[in-house]
Amino acid sequence: MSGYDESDAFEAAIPLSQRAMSARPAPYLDDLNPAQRAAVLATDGPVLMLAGAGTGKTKALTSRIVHLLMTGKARPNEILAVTFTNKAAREMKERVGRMLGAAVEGMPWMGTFHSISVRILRRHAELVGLKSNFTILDTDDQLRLLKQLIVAANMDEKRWPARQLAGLIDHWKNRAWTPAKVPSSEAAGFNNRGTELYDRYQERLRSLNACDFGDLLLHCVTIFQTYPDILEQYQRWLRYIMVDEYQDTNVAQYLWLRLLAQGHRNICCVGDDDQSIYGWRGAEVGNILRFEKDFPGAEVIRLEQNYRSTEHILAAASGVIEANSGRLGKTLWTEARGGEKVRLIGHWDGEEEARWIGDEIEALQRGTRQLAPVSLNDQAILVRASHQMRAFEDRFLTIGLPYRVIGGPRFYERLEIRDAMAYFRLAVSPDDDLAFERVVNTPKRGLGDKAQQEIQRMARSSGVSLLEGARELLAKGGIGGKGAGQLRAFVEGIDRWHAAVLNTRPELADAVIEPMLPDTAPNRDHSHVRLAETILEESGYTSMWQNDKTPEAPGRLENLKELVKALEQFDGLQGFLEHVSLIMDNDSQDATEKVSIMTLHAAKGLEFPVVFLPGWEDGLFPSQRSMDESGLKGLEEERRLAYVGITRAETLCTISFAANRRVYGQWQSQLPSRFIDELPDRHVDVLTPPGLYGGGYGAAGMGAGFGGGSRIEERATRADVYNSPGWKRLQDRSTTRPIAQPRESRSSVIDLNAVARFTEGDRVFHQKFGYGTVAGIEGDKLDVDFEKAGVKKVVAGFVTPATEAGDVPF
DNA sequence: AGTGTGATGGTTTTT
DNA sequence: CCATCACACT
Repeated sequence: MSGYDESDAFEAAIPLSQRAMSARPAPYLDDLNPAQRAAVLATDGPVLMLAGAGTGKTKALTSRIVHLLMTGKARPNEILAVTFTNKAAREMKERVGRMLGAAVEGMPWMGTFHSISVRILRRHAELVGLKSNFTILDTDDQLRLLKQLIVAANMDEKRWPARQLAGLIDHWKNRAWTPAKVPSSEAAGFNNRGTELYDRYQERLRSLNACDFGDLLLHCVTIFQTYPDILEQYQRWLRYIMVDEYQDTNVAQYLWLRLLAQGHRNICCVGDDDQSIYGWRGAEVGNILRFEKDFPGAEVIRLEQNYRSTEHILAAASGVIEANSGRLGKTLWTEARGGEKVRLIGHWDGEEEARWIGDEIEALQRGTRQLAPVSLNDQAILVRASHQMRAFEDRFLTIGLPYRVIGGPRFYERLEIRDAMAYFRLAVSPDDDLAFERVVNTPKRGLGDKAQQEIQRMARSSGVSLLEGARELLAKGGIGGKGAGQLRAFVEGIDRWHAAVLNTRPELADAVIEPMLPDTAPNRDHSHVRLAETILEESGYTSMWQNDKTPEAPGRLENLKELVKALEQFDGLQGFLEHVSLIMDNDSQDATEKVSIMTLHAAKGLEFPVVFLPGWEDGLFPSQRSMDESGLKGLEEERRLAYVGITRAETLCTISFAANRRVYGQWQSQLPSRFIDELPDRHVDVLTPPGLYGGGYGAAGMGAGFGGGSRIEERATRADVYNSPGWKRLQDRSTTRPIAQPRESRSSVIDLNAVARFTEGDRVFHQKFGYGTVAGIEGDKLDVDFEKAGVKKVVAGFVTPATEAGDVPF
């Protein structure tokens, strides 16, 4: 089945006009720095582009593509440019298009690993036991399937949750292990039945003519490895290969790339080992670290000039990342001078931290300081774990500060969207059992577990799909009175919709659906849009939500409307289904400006003038779990996360931590993150809430200053803080109010020099834990045996010496 | 078939 | 503490 006709997708590519090539020598080279230019010009042979944060990586990459096209080294259809996210792919496309001054109509091989794999797989599906119109399972379908298998295997689905199995299988697929290839050392997982279930799962997928995300890559690799002639074709066609975010590739992706690159060996991998933060989902930093071994003679080009951040921000980031071992090594530098140092501030607890940051954001927005007003759109809060967002959301809601959370549930992951999609899937391929299962009783049709089991049984015994099973069941009268009518209506509905789909797109009658080119001309008559509406109407799905009086119902209807609207850009329902998971972005661009709240992971690749990095506390960041599970490797990945966080900031970066945080409902004393100790002194401003008691500092033991790592403690004496330029500047600028307005004042001020004052046996007082005795001293941290709370490790700055009278010193 | 209750466990996430 | 989910109840 090697009958790939070279003339279809490839010919669709429109070669660049000769005019464009001869216009000017190479304007795209003009505004590149030497390293970038080298990366652009090193077209042949393997190249590793080590591009630090903010060094113009995308610019170099896109210029490289433009260069290849303009010099005629490659036609648009001969360049394979792979990214991880659709967003990145889209951006690359747009930028290349802009540079060329024309739409990049024909770069069929620019996309994500997954979308390109789908394209390839559709061609050769039969080689791995699929039909070319296979469906791609989402996580939900996948879990349901696995659960069925677990139950079928007579296992307790509680002790052996589908989620875990899904994770295991995903892990294996990331390593490009088919069931047969899973090493025996790994097979012990999941009650010793992991591989067995994996095998059954694959079997089931095949019978469903379906694939999960991991399969897209894995099947391609299998095909390449098994059919050298097919691999050769691709190797021949794809003369130039470029990979973005190479540090994030997993083994399967690595194999995929290596196989394809073995032809011309013109592979350019762009990445930054310091920004590898996806080890936990299978990314192998090793891929980038051993690039030169994999591709002997590789040219390594370092992009180190940063155009994004101030020198202080860069220095702070560098200071942190230097603590990692085994780096390829790279030092960011900038021509920019000056700017504010990275600010560091400690808070009493998480709420206080959120309050302070909220105030700070508002102050920056108003421009109360000499700084020009900063739009909310230009400010972001980057957290380690999404549950940290809550404190900010709560706070911002109460003060009416508009915010947006990035990276919430995706549009197409929402319940109503997936339900609607299941209906569309049934209309396109009525035998889609997973879709059938999903919506057969949504809206409620009186078809509960019992009825569904009957359908399942019938279908299985006749070896047909659920829809056909249901039909048979109806014919035989094997179903009770009330459900029968409803089921009949459902079945007839599917028939009707399917007929309508065929009518709209007659070519669908063929078993083989040609892969769509991304930019196919939209279907002008919009008949499929009307059909979609009809389906949702007739199925009763729309009215289900109309009759729903829960507060989220209107939003869901809104989303459905959006879904239907999105259809307009497509040629037909099936094209939509194919691409929906690829294009649907929830980038609802709102006109109102908003602060962004997101995880550090979600922030990779983004930049903001003002960045807040809260929650730098050991256990939270670095995450305890990472360290427990992956030891030093985990810690180093956390550190890279810190590096990513800091380097998101352009002009102002504020790191903060809280002394107390509620973790699972329990108040916990927190220690400042070890990463704080790694921030280089010279580039950090230790901020101090001005405090109501600047004067009473010593006596009260709760004056200005705050706890930090030991090094901070040494440098940030009160005098240092108050005399620091940053502090003075802030004071001078504080026309309306000081930098922080401590509302729960006394608790918000923490002493940094406190440790020196304590010795073992001292009686101390802690705001949240009450009275206790110092049991041990470790750097700036004290072990305190609290009367009520037991032994806790606390930062010295957060406790005060208890007076003889035992009174609270305020 | 739909609602209520107790047990459970609880980073990071794209495709 | 709080969300989620399986199970049991009506």
